[in-house]
Amino acid sequence: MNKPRTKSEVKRNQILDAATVQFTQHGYAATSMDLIAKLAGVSKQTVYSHFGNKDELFITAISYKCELLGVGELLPENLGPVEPTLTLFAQGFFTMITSADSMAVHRTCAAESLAHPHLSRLFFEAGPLFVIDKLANCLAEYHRRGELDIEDCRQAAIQFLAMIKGEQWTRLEFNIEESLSEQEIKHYLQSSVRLFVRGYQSLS
Amino acid sequence: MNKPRTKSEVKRNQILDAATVQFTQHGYAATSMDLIAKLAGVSKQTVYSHFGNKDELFITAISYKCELLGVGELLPENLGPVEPTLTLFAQGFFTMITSADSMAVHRTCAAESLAHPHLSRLFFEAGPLFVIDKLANCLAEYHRRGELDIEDCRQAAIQFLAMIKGEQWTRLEFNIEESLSEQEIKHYLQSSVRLFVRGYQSLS
DNA sequence: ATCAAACTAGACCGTACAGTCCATTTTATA
DNA sequence: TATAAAATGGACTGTACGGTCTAGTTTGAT
Repeated sequence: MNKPRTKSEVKRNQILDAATVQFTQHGYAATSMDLIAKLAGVSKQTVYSHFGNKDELFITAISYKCELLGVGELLPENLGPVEPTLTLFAQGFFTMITSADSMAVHRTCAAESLAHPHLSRLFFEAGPLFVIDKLANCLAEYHRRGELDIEDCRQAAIQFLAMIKGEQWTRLEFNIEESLSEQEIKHYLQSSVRLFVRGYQSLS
Repeated sequence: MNKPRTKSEVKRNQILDAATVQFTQHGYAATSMDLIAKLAGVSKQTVYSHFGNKDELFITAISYKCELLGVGELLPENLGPVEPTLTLFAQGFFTMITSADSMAVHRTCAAESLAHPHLSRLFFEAGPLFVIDKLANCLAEYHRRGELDIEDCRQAAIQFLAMIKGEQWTRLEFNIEESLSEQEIKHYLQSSVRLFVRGYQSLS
């Protein structure tokens, strides 16, 4: 985060903050420029002089939010033994993707993917693709060490990540009241890691 | 499909058809009642006398579409050998969930899940939950036969289905131009089935 | 102190849309 | 054929919103 130097930049940030909250929380259509201006404590004209139109503000806000969600720090540099490491990663990844913020951004980007393909691509690359690559590298390392026997690491990464999302994520996506319990989730994650490791274990 | 008896029912169906197409294709907000009336070849008033308001028509239309998508016929009654059967199922399931119609309904329901939780629940139960149960039963049968060693069949079903969705589904969700090739997808599905079977094979 | 850039408040425009009203016509039924 | 129900179409209301305009005020650098 760059510190704002001029008063104008302060205003800009206020607008961006308000817009980010509104857009991620309520989506594109349901967010009005009037409301953003009001919440930012700023006149409507100021909004329009900083961001040319609603689309521009929308894309800027969501991109900004994507940065904030930063998915980078999920995997350790030095990989320990396979199963505990993957379990820890699975828990971290799951927690992150099921967070309210993450769900909100995902929902908004997916909803606007037809009207704003540029935006949804941005999210797709910063999110899913990024994590897939990270995990794929990690799996490649385990393969090199002979701890896992994986032909296509990228595929394996996708399989792993897809499994981790599982049912709970879909429940959240559809805003279903009843969640799975902590217990169930933990059990599910462990089971998934075990399935993955057994499926890809080296038969030596 | 009940055959319409009166002219009134014909009109009703025309409206429902038009609404279904529009709502699934363009979502809730982007679909206007005027357009539906026009496309149905019917006056606006007629729309309102058949369906009280936009919400009611929306929910009716999407429910109707869910029926049409019918996910029931994916698994055979008599289960053959594990791997080929699961592979066939995986292909069928994948084809179905990545169809344009299925994606459109999913997108719309997810997008409206905050404003219309009732609707998204409906979809969730008719879609994901329904398939999970079906597959879980099938896996239980394999477990009984001793061909797979699965502790929690429901979990296993979720893992399987989640994997099958994989990357391609997410690409479609975000309306990403470049798709994976037929070849890549086929390979991915096979690999996923193999991972699943290896992970849950009976060690006898 | 000066002057330009940035900001403000709020009126304003055009458009789109949900939903209503109504006078007229069509359709179904008895 | 008479009559009630259903449908028509188009005008109308009210509201919400994106975006512009303007006249006046604040801020910041020189």
